[in-house]
Amino acid sequence: MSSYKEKKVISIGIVSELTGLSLRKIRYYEERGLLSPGRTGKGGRKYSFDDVETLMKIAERREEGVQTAEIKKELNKEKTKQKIRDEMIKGQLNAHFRMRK
Amino acid sequence: MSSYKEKKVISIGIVSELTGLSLRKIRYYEERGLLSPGRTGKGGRKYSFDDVETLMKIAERREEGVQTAEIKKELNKEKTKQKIRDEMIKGQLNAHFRMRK
DNA sequence: AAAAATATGTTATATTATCTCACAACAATA
DNA sequence: TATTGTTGTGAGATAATATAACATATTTTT
Repeated sequence: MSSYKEKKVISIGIVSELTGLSLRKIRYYEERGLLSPGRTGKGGRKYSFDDVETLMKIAERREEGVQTAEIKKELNKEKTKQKIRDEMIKGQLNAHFRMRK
Repeated sequence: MSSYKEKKVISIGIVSELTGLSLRKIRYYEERGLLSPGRTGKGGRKYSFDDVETLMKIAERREEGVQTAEIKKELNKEKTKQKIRDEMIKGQLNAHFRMRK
């Protein structure tokens, strides 16, 4: 089900290196609801590679002057599209196996 | 080239949670040469998902009473096999594109 | 233009995580 | 019995992260 790309295991310092974003920015984008890292028991943030990719998209859009609220909408749209794609694949797989049974 | 599975980004604490192994064990297996995590500038260990998988294999073999020296050999064999597989795939790809050119 | 909101840096203080090293303990082997 | 292998634990030091507050430009709104 959940692949490595989605597993929340990366600490914020590494994410900062990976993306080139400051800790402040990374936390701020979370505050604005553009992503939601997991948390360790004691409160530490944990990110996935998916999160890292999201942050890089955010960085790009920010450089283009787009505000976080707008970026948030864009990300949600993408997420919705991806969800629909996933459903379709699941549907096709189901159909496939129904036929073969 | 290097996929997410190979990227060294996970701290030892998370690896410990993921594998159920104590920090002590994880460091000890490294000392014995069964795996080699990356390092941050300041000396912190960084693991990949591949490393995590390796550690789970190690845990299994240890439960079966196998010593680290033996496990190390086994892992090296696997690594060699994998390398050969990779070479073959690369070779086939090259042949393929030579033909098409 | 004035006021409000955005986005980010910086500083302070506290807590948690990690590092290395050493010593202990026990099991397995030579 | 002496040695080696494996793991736990404790000490002391350093690094990483958390939250919160304040400062400050730069936009956006009113």
